[in-house]
Amino acid sequence: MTYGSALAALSDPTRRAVFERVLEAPRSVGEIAKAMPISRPAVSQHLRVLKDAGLVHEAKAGTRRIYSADARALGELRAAIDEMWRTALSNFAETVNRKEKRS
Amino acid sequence: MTYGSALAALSDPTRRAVFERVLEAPRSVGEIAKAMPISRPAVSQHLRVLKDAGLVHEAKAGTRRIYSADARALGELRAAIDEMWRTALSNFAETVNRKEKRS
DNA sequence: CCTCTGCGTAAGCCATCACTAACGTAAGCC
DNA sequence: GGCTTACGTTAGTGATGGCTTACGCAGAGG
Repeated sequence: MTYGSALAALSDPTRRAVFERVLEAPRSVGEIAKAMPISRPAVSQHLRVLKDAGLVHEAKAGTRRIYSADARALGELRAAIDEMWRTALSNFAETVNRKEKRS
Repeated sequence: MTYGSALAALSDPTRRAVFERVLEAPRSVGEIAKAMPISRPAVSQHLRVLKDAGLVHEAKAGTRRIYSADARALGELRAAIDEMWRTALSNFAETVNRKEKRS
């Protein structure tokens, strides 16, 4: 259930916007904050949550810190959602089969 | 961005547990509540959120209400996560390529 | 050494949220 | 018609969370 933290991290729309900016290309904190309606510390805090969830990776570059997306946590989340989706699909097919047998 | 509500709905661990119970098989509210450490109204509220997010479908059966998982919202979420994952992967490959060219 | 830039962090505030307890309601049963 | 079951809904509460403001700190450059 490691994907739980990633799920929680992406549930906030603002934080998801931050993540999508990082997903486009590795960026610094100020660069992200400049393009958003929130303050720079707020971006910092969102990046911290994303980093703790393993969705993002930090790299020092002088005084700046470059954040880039990490595919691993995203891959785990993808696998978990995929399994749920497949379960839902198979259960639905089963229900349809039962209904057809009755008719 | 319809997947946002599904993402938010699944971000809560308790609600995710409720959803997974429904995912196994269609169940009634009381049946779910009996197997969980929270009250029945709490389960009702979680199911309402899941229903509003399109993750779950409601069916009346006498005095009981049977909830079953809906694959559509889950499919949208799956597609969105999948695209993010692919983007992260391709960006990572790009970075590796640039590093190899420099060496 | 001083200053400026680019950050992270702490404190405080306000909104949101998950939960329980109490109440109201429709469907089955006697 | 009462009674019970299986719910949804509301009101209230404690906790969580995102945001800003203020502050502290490392690195680059003169």
